[in-house]
Amino acid sequence: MSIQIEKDDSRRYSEDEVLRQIEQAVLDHRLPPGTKLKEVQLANLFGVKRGTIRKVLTRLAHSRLVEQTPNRGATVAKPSVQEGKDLFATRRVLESAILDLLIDVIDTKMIKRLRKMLKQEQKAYLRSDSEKALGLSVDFHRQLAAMAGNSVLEEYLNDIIRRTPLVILTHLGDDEQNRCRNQEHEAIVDALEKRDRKKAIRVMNQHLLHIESKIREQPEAAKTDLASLLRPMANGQPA
Amino acid sequence: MSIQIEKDDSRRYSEDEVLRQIEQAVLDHRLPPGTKLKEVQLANLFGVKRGTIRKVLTRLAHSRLVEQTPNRGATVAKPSVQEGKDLFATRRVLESAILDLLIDVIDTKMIKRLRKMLKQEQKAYLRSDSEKALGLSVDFHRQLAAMAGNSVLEEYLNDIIRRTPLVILTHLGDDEQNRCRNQEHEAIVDALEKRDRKKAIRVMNQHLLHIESKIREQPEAAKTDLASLLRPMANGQPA
DNA sequence: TGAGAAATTATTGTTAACAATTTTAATCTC
DNA sequence: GAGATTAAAATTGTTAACAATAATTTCTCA
Repeated sequence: MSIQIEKDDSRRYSEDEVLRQIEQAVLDHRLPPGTKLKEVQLANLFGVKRGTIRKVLTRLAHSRLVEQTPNRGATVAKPSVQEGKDLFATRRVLESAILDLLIDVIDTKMIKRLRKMLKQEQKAYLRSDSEKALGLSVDFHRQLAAMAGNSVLEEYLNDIIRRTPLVILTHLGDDEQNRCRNQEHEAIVDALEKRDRKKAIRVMNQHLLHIESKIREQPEAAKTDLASLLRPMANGQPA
Repeated sequence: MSIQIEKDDSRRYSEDEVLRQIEQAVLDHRLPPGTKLKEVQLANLFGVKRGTIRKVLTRLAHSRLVEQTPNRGATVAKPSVQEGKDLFATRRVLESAILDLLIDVIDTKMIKRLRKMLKQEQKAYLRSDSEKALGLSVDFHRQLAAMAGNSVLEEYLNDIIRRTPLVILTHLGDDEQNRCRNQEHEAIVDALEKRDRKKAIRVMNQHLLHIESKIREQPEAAKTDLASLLRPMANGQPA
């Protein structure tokens, strides 16, 4: 029942900080899709007024991280299978474009920076700190986007990155199997270093397809279907 | 001084309708970048409460159509030259991806639909109805996105389309020269019909680059520079 | 004049109280 | 005790009044 969000009792958060905290919670897989987000609960949690939470929820809804239904409040979004597939397909487009730009501007300093990040990621992975590893893996993709030097492309990729965990958790589950593979990240940096455009893009696409291909309708305990199946329901509808 | 926005005196607009009206005004080049958006003024104009306008402005700011500065209100966004370039570069990426998908699914019915739209566009253009022509030109790009069948890609392209007029008006001016050329739209449909992927994408890129290449820092009447140049200002600053 | 201070007005930001709605719980009926 | 009915509680939605800030005007005095 208790949503795990960082809470420093003494501090008062600003609207933007609250927003970022919630986004981060989604990124960290701490806030599962479908979770009810009650206004007063969140207001107390962050020590802000309800109006602040209200605005934050509206903003989050706008970037499709939460779903709002009139008079029924907000929940963490649960993307459909189709939306999940579309999201990943679009992500491939953007990440490819980013590598395409990056190849032309990357220098040894950037390579070094990326290698360093990979090492950290690897370390976190080896000591089974999967929370840290997940964060660093996300940072890797973000870093590529930042280095490519197109702010709009970066903005849209960040948008997609924030939405990705919802797709994974909804349709694949919170499993190590469904995360970025460190070795593939390395292969991307290798290709970048050699300025092998085709290969960098190919590896990135495989990397994403590896997760993407597993997205499909899950059984999910038959949901409401069971109820409707068990109900005999004569022939006409009872007026 | 009077911003031209559709106003039906008898009607009360919903939040979403107000949002759409403003977005449409930007698309139609009726709302120039830098325009101050005062809350009470807009509230009266649409016959809604100030709170509604407030939410709309926040949402518009989130999609970068307006800029908000604390305590100083909102203005229609004025993208920088760099942002304009990045926006167009990203637009090329998305429109290319859309055509790439579309080639695989397009059928004669869709082609027919597109041809019909082109004819209308052409007609509006010939009778010098440039407002209508502009709208239909936007619709063409939107239609391609919708037909490609990827909702996320479509969503992001629509985002970019909404922001494009701000770039054009800020850095190119409201000139026929800076609009889509009907004949290029036709060439795209021709290539689609022949399922010539490479050509469709090439024409689209040229089409966009045609406008994009003109984006550069404008002189813009020297702005405040003039004042600072004319002021003699002895040597030390007057304490 | 006109530079600067003070007062006025306009505009944005915040809040708490209330209204409307939905959800939950309790009660009733058969 | 299942199912419907009503009552209570919880939750979301709206509003108007007030506070804080910025922009404008007026005033003052050299």
